[in-house]
Formats: sequence, C-alpha cells, structure tokens
Amino acid sequence: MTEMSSNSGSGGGATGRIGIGLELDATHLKILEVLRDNGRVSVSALAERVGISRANAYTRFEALRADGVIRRFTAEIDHQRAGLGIVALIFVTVRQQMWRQFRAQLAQMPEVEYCAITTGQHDAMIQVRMADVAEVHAMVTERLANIPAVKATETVFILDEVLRRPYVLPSDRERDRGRGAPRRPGPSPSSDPEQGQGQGQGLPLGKMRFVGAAEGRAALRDAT
Amino acid sequence: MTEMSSNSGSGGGATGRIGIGLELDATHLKILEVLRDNGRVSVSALAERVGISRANAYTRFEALRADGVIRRFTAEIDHQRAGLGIVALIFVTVRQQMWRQFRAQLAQMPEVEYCAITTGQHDAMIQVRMADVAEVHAMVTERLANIPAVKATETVFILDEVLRRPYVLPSDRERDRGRGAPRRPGPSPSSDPEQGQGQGQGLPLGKMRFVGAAEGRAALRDAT
DNA sequence: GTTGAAATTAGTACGAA
DNA sequence: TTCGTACTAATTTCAAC
Repeated sequence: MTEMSSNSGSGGGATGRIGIGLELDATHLKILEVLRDNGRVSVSALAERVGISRANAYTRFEALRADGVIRRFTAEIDHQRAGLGIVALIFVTVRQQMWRQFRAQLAQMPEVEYCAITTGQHDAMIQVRMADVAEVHAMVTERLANIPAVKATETVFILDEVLRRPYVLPSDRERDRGRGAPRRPGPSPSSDPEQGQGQGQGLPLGKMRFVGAAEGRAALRDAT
Repeated sequence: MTEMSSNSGSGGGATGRIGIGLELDATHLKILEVLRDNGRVSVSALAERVGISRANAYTRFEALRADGVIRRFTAEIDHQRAGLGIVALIFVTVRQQMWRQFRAQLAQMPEVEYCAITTGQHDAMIQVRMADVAEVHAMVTERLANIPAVKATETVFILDEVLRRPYVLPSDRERDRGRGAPRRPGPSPSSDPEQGQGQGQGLPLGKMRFVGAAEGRAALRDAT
C-alpha cells in the first residue's frame, strides 16, 4: 500500500508545473494550510477560517480531494510512544535494471516508512522505524540483503528528529522573504505572492556542490 | 512551528519503551491503524471498524490525543500539484557546540520539511521541497551557508518518491512474519503479537556496516 | 458564490452490566 | 472498564437568492 507513482516517466520530476487539472488559487492554498494543521476540522469551521461560505468550502474541498491534491487524511503519531523509537536511514545501491524488483520488494515491507530514489553516491534512501537497534540490524542483513536487486547498503541512525512538517506549501515561503534569500529575478518566476509557481529550472547549478549519480564523493567541503 | 523535542536528553533515543503514561493495547493500535488510513473518520465509524462501542471509542480517542500518542491530524497532499515538485536532501555538517543555534535557525525555515540528527559522515539531514532546482540552490548557498553553525553541506536530489507511509505501527510487522526475517529470540523480546515492544538494544551491532559520527566513509560495500 | 432552513449525524452524559 | 441509550449540539445537504 501507499505506493507513489509520481515523478515516474522522465528521470527527474523536473517539471514542477502546477494545476494539472485543477488550478490552485490563493483560497485553495489557504484551505490546504488549515487542513495541514488540523485535518479533522469540519468543513464549516474550515470555511470560517478561510473566509468563504460553507458551500464554497465544500465544493473546493471535494475538488481538492477528487483531483488528488489531497491524497488522504492521516494522524501523526508519536512513534516513541507507539513502540517504534528507533529510526534509521538505509542508503541502498541498486543493481542496474533491477529497479522494478527493488520497488516490488519494498512495497512488501511495512516497516519502511519512506523510500526515495536519489542522486549521489547511492541510489535510494530508505527510512525505517523499529522497536530497537537489533531489529534494524535484522532488517538490513536478513531482509534487504536477500533482495537480489540490492547491491550494497549503508546504515545511519537518526539520533533526534528535530523537525517534521506534514508538508510544505508554496505559501510558506512568503513568510521568510527578505531574510537571507533574496529572490533574484532570474529563472525562478515565483514572485507572485499568491499562486505563481513556475518551472524555470536547470540553469544555475554551477555553484552547487553536486554529487553525480554513484560516482563517489570527493573531498567536497563547502558550498561556496 | 512543529518542533520535535523527542529523544532530547541523552544522545540516542535508545529507550524504545512503550506506554509512558498510557499502556497501549491491541485496541489502541487498531484505532491508530484506522486513523492512519483515514484521519477524518467520525468516532462513530471508528468504533464500528475497531469493534468497540462509541463511548469506548471516544474515551480511547481522547486518551490517545491527550497522552500525545496522536500528535495531530493532517492532510497528505500531492506536492507536485501544489507547486513544490522538487525534493532535495541536504546533508549538513554542523560546527560543534553550535547545535542550539542550528536548531533555532532551522525552525525559521518553512521550506524545510524534515530535519534529523544522524550518525555517519554528516551530522544532520534536511529535506526541503521547492518549486524548482534553482530554489534549492538558493536555499543551500544563500540561506544555509549564512548560518554560522553550518560547516559544510552536501546536496542530493530526490528523483522519485517510491513510498511514503504516514507512520509505521508495531502491528504492521505482524504481516510479514516468516518472510526473510526470522525472529531470533535474542535481544528483541518483541514476540508478543499484540503489544510487546521491549528495548533490548545495543548488543548485536558487530555485523553492521556502521558509520561512526563524522569519521568519513571507508570502502564499505556489503552488509554481510 | 452566498445565505438560510431541514435532515442527518456527531458528541455528551448518564445508568447498567 | 465497557456498553447502551437518551439528550444536546453540531454538521452536512439542499434549497432559493
């Protein structure tokens, strides 16, 4: 369950275009903002907070849900209290042309909370949540190692989770304008305060300490 | 907002003990399971699905919420459609004894979705969500680089998010018993199908390809 | 896109098992 | 503790504006 087939086709998810089927305006974003902080608000209360009528709120709410902008509603729980206090990141190197198998195997592992394909030295990052360190060990050596698609792994433990937001919205960025990140008017046409989320990507990578796919990390040390 | 002060005190979050104030039984876990998949169910429907009375469901629901097992309810949204289609991981090396400042600065960055302190070559991992690649660049070079606590960064892009679960529950593991991960009766006393979540940690790390804190990665390649 | 009124459903409080 | 029922308050739906 919970497979995500986003960013599928081309290898990058570079087209961050907005509104595939539904044009999101400021009101939509406001709705999402409220729903992020309280996923159980009644639509009536939602309408009041956003500043629209109930009927309108119902319409937009349903549209967001039907269009897939809102995937689902969920409860955020304290893993520690639920008995899974250990978090680990497992960086995986995947054997080429065995991706399909890798993904299929991963979908069978309920203890995996997150898995993403990455650039860099490794091919994928898996986040697991376990009751104790021994279980992480068992997971890596007995379960992951048994997958033929897995060539190598590297495990890192999470000592503390400093911050976790349910999701980030474009409108969040308006709050820190003019604090260290001056919007230069170049390739990012996202200067409209309400809904401007253009694409304009792939240009200024020159200054980044980029790590090419699986080529190893040199002695890169600073971002400037 | 959304700071997590779990795992604070000692540096490890090793004590995965359950029930600090509330003993979670099978019914509690069932409730969490339902709430994970549909955070907006009415308590009446919840009671029906779990198989308890409405009054009981209300009591337990409130208890889980009051005790902090359920942190909040939220909506899971499609970032791509919301205009933030680019995801990146930024691995940060933090200057010693500047952790407090690092955390304070991070709390001010709304575009940061997740931040965790890790073992391994780097000290922290930050996950950001942006409209385009250029913004990631700006984030790293202009915002993170301006934090004195940040010594070095390494950026990796996420090409595809294969899997994302709202959270993992101890009961999830029952579903894959006897498929590659034989529960050896050693340090993990979590053999009770319903609520057993012991600690028993720190023993069998010998076979793991462990990466000590910020000591660099040697030519480690396989998990066995 | 908004307001208002009816029908339904949710939330609360109690006593009994 | 948990369940069942009655009571109260709120939400959703549907209508007209």
